Amino acid sequence: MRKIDLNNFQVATNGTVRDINSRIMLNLVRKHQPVSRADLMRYSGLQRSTVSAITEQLIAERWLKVGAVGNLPRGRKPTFLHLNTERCGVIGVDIQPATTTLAVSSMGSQFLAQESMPTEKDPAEFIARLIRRIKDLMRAHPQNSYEGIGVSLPGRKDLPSQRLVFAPNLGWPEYDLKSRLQDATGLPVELENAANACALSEFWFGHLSKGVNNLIAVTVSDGIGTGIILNGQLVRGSTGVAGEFGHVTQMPDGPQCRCGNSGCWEVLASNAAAVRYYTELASVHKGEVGSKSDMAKLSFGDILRLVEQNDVRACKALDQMAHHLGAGIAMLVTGLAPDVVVVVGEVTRAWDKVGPVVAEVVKRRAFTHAVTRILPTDPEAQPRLRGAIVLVLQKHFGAPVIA
Amino acid sequence: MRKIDLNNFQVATNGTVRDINSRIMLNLVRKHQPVSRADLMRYSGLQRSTVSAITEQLIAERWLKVGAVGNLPRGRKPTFLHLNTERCGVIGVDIQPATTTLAVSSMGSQFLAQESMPTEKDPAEFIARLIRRIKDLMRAHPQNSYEGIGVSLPGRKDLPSQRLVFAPNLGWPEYDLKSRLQDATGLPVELENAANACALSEFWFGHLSKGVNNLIAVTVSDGIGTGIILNGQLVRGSTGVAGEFGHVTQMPDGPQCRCGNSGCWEVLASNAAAVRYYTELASVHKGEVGSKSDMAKLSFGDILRLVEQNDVRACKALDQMAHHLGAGIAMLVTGLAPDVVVVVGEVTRAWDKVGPVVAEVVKRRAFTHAVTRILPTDPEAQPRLRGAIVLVLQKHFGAPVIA
DNA sequence: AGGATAAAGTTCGCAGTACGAACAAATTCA
DNA sequence: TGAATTTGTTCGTACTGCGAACTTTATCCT
Repeated sequence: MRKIDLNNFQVATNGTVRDINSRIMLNLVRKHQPVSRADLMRYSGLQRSTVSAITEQLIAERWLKVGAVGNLPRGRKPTFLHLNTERCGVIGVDIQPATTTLAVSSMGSQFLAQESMPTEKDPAEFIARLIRRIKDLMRAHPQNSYEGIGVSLPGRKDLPSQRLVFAPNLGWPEYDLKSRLQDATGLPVELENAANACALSEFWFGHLSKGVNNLIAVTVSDGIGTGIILNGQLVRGSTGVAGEFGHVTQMPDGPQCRCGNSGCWEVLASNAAAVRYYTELASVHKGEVGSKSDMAKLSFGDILRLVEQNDVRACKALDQMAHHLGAGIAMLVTGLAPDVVVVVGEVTRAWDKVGPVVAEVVKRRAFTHAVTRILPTDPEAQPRLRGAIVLVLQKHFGAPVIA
Repeated sequence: MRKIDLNNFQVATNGTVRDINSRIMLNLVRKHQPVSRADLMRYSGLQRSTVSAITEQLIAERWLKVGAVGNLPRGRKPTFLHLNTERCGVIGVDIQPATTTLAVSSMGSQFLAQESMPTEKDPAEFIARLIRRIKDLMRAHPQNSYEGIGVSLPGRKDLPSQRLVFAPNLGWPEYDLKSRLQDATGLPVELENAANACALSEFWFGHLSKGVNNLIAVTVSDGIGTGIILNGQLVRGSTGVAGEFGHVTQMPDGPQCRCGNSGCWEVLASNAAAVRYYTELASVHKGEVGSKSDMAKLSFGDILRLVEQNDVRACKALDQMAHHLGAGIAMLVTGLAPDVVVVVGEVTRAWDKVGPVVAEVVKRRAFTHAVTRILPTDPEAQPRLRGAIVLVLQKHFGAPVIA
């Protein structure tokens, strides 16, 4: 039960009732389509007449469309309803330190087109180029309307001002990306941290079992990010910066982290950590110092390749990384008892090796009565990009803001 | 924005609108009382006529009562409205390992009576006694109605079954406390973990500044518990067991914890930890082994007394405890970016010494852009007991469950 | 004194909504 | 051909908030 925030509440009007019920209807169609009005009546518990009225309105607004006629053993045949995926398009943008990917998606979140471009060091120049690409994409894929632009960022936005305030990997200063994009395209723009986007993507599109309301996404790359969904909604914290569990101290006298502290989770369990473990193991083994410079060029992808070839040192390094990954996830499981933890990143490619280690460490270290599933994501699913699209679709499919 | 949970949703009816608006009204009166209908119109943004209709209904239902007539420089004088605190009573129960406190509260959460009784090892026998005490209290303080019984527990309840499943400090087995109390008294019963109760108490009654929607309560006694409120509501996790941050590993090869792991936050920062630090410091200093048995009798209260007398070793022990308390709070601040962290427990009595250390550690270790305030609670406020009462009042003052 | 002004609170018709019963439509089966 | 069954629509009712007009109760100014 939520406390009503008297500094920011919304009274109900007559229209509120329809708003609530038509969103429920939209979600029921999304889940069960193709579906008849009679079934919607049964799923929702609303009256037949009410379902008719709501669907009529949604069809008029082009959210739904009528489809084929179904078959039943007896009685009048039902007419099926579907989401009208052609109703509108959504632009998703996934900004990463090196590459930016942008995509046009239909309302049903099918990608219609997708392309990439290099991310630049100068935000102003980059945004100008991005805007041109977005406009070209929209021209190339004309839709009845575009609902908005969702952007996944390797950084943080300030909640009240919506400005990008922290993006160390991009090297950008504080920048008002949102207004810039909005003014140039005339579309509503939603920014979100990449880990949060991944969490949203899995929460809305993941093949999860029934009744998942608490989900944490752990993104593993050169750093570690966490996107936290509790009670069915994203946790953004006081100024939108919640989710920096990657910088929680796990080993007080561990290696130095770029954040200034030592022994952060991300310094122990990120891709960079695996590379470091490999380097350490190699130099110890060879007893050489000169070899270190060769190692400097190693990437995490190289480690994974070596693991595939059953390289002992690479396997050991990956094992160490997996151990620390598990330790951090144990913290999340102990503290927040989510239904699901999804792991995002290249590391999932070696999940047959990493998964068991993580599971074992979590089982041993997590103190909980909950049964949390730990799942790797399918890298093909492009969680950041899909999450960016959820940012826009959420406005129509999410629960209305009440009281 | 919340995703609609299709496994557990609620459609809106005409009555939903009134439900939403009258709860808003109730909260506005609670905040601004005494307040006129005209002011409520301005606070809420509803029409004058709507405010009149809603207040009329709330007065008829005895939630509100009309009070004195106000004064204005011009025009008709307003009639003030108040919460009708005599409308109903609430029973709050705070079960702790040694002592159980129970209280009768008015709707305005004023304690009308309060008494204590020993907590027993056998739950069945204890509950029988508790029920007698509750019935006596209700007889001694007749109210128009009793709205329910809220119970704060040093343990965990399973969310689906609502059974008490984990209470190591009580030594009780799994037990269906809720049904037992409910059947005996005929009143609705709400159970909640003690740390969660503290969080609720501070969230609803604390003297916080505007717009706090994310709050974490850290209870420090022989263990450490955390009650987490994010997005304005309690985080219970998948089966109601969220909040065990006390058992997150902070020092992988630290002292053994009763949970089976080593170096848990609570084994480093609880009252018991301070006693252990003192004992260690003392034995190192004296170089004696025999003194340890004397030390075994020391309580945390003794440490606090010694600190007041500026005992060097006690101060050092408390300082160590404060350091670790800060480290754990830094984890919470980094990961969840709450607006406020409230600390509950005897340790707040020495907050002039502990607070600065905690603040320093959090400042140094927490990686965040949020400004989280760390506040000690007033022990006089009886947060567990007040939180138990919130459990019942919440049902009427909380936001309605929609979609 | 008496009218103008101002503010609080009430009344009433309207529009939007869900409900629920009755009805129309479409189909199968005996 | 008609009964049974299921889908979908129509229509009157009740509830709700809106908004304008109205009543009530004050003070201020002429």
